[in-house]
Amino acid sequence: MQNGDQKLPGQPERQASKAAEATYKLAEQIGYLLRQANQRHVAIFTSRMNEKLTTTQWAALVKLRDLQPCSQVNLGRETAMDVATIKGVVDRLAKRNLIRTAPDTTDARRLVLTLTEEGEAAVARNLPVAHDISEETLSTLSPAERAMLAELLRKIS
Amino acid sequence: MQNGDQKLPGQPERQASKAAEATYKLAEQIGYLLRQANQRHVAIFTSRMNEKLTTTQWAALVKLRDLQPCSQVNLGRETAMDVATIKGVVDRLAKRNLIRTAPDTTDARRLVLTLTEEGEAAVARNLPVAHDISEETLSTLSPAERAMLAELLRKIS
DNA sequence: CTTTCTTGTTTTGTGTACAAATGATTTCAG
DNA sequence: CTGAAATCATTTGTACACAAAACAAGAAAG
Repeated sequence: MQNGDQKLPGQPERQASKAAEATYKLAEQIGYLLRQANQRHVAIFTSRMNEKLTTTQWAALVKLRDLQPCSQVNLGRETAMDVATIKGVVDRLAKRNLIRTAPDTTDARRLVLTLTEEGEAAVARNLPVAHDISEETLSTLSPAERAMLAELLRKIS
Repeated sequence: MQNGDQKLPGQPERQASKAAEATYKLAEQIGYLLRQANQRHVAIFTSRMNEKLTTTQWAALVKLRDLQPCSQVNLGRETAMDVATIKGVVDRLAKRNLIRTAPDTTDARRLVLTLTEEGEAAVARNLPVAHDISEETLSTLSPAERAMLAELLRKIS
């Protein structure tokens, strides 16, 4: 019930506080803008990607095509996924026979991942779709704006 | 990148995908860039926000301060959260006594939300922190770049 | 007034996302 | 060679995120 917030009398207000309170608008915050933009992209992705693939599943498949054979943790690193997250993604893709998992013969810790035939086909089949999804997400921007957005996002990552 | 979309059934593989296959790099896709940038922001938020508040919980609290009294669904709309998502967020905030919920006397469907004293205090106390978090997220950008990024994100939302 | 439409809430189910802890294995330093 | 450190995988727990369905209550139309 109590807030440990009381200030000593006579002590000056926190300098940043007043200004921040006056200016802080949720809809202008970078976190909110990022979340909104991402939401729209995911919505486009979901409605366009015919097979039931999520953005992260697609990322894992595409990246694995380049890296295979590849350990689970390494695929996670390359797709910016936590170990627990990549495990779930891999498990679901393996259950759908898009990915094959096998123990590494030289390093017993590792789980070696490869695309199945079906997985390779799914990637090849959906590359044009994925391209169109990126295109639609950026459809309101000029080529120069697209390049600028990509650069700015990279700069804050 | 042109995929002249003639999808005749029985055609084995789309040949238009050749160009896309050659160009498609995961790390350059807008979805991946958005996800990465958002991840970094959330990491900054989590490490800086002393009280255990998430980005969405913070969004709900800040927005509710402006809108209260306000129905659950409306708060969800204003913070870009799904009905199921906002319910979870509100439930957790109510359990922590930051939000008060009460049935609407004039519309029995509605759940009226208000901030508790503690909730008001938490918002006031953390506004400077939230400001600093946005600042740190954008710290690698010039003022012009920040404005540009915000505008571009809004344009694709 | 009653049928229909709309709105607000809740629940279920699936899928990220990440912190933290555990255990197994490999590598490395002394 | 051996103990310490690093790496890989798994598990647990919490918290979004959203589709879809179910239900109650208000509003609109006839």
